[in-house]
Amino acid sequence: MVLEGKTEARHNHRRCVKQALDSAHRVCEVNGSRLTDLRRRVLEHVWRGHDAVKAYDILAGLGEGERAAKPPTVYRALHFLRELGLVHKLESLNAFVGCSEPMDAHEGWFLICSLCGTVRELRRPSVARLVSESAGRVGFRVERQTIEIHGTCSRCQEGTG
Amino acid sequence: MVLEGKTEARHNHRRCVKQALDSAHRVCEVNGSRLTDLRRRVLEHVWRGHDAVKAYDILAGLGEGERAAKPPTVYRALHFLRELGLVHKLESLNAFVGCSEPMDAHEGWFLICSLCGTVRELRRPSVARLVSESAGRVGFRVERQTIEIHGTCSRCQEGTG
DNA sequence: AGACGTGTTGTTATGTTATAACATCAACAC
DNA sequence: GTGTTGATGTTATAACATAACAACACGTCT
Repeated sequence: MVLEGKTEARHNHRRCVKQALDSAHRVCEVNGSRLTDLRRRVLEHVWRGHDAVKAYDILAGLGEGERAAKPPTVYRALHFLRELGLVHKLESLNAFVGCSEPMDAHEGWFLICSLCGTVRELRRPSVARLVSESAGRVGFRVERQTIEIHGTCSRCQEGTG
Repeated sequence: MVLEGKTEARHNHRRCVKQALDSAHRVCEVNGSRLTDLRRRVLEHVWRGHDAVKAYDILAGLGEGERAAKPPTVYRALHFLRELGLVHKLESLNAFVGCSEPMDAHEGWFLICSLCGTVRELRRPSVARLVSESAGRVGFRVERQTIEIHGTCSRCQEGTG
């Protein structure tokens, strides 16, 4: 979705990846979980850019031909990473995106650009709060929120104008 | 998910179905679209209750053995119904639910009970507005919102207490 | 070292969700 | 009744995901 070049154009993405991996190491340490080689590689694939990544793309990235990985391998690693908050699933895309701030528990929500595919996670709590409030008004107790907003990011709007 | 009996216990569901079909006829008339026999049957299956319905369950409901329907049949009908706002897709469930007020264009959002499966659509515009506002603050232009809240509905909370 | 337990990964098979592409059919207009 | 259009049927396959069991790696206890 996002061209590598596009993503690279405005920032040094290697820093994003490094930060993500550092976070991952820290989170695992705290939780007593193991960031194995496989899991790290999957996380790196998720962080290939700022767009959402398909499970089967990760799969393809893990090895080819004889030594190709099988789906459960990827889905297990993604499951592990999601549990630790290192990766989120975007339900409306059947795809996965890295979380830049896995440490603070949060009800994240997502802005997804239809043009370049870039996903931006927002943590503005007012939305989560308003949702919980509105739900509460009809007696509903909220456990999990899936909020995914599709539209056009600022950069792509510039291009169009 | 929802037992038929459970749904029936507190209201006459036939009224809901009738209202949905009436709406559908009206919407189609307005749009110059045809509510064919197939489409009507699919819509009826979607309205078998107030929980979300899987495409392949509808498929199974349409016929068995020799004359079994094939997937495209159902997905096409669902596509048609969604375009008219008669049916919504719940991305977090890969399932479909009928819309009780298809006439007024709206950014609906959904409360999904994890226990009984009942889906309730809310149209409180404050949430949609706040989301658009928050998005706008980072230069993002909203086109489509997917807001699906999982939790426990009031009736199921009573049962638990 | 060897035996054990636990968690991770590999492997096979299959289940579930969804669409592409083309054939046929039904309804209407002329 | 012929042509046009939209709806449905049919075949095949793509895309997404998990169950179940086998093998392996690693720590630990003796």
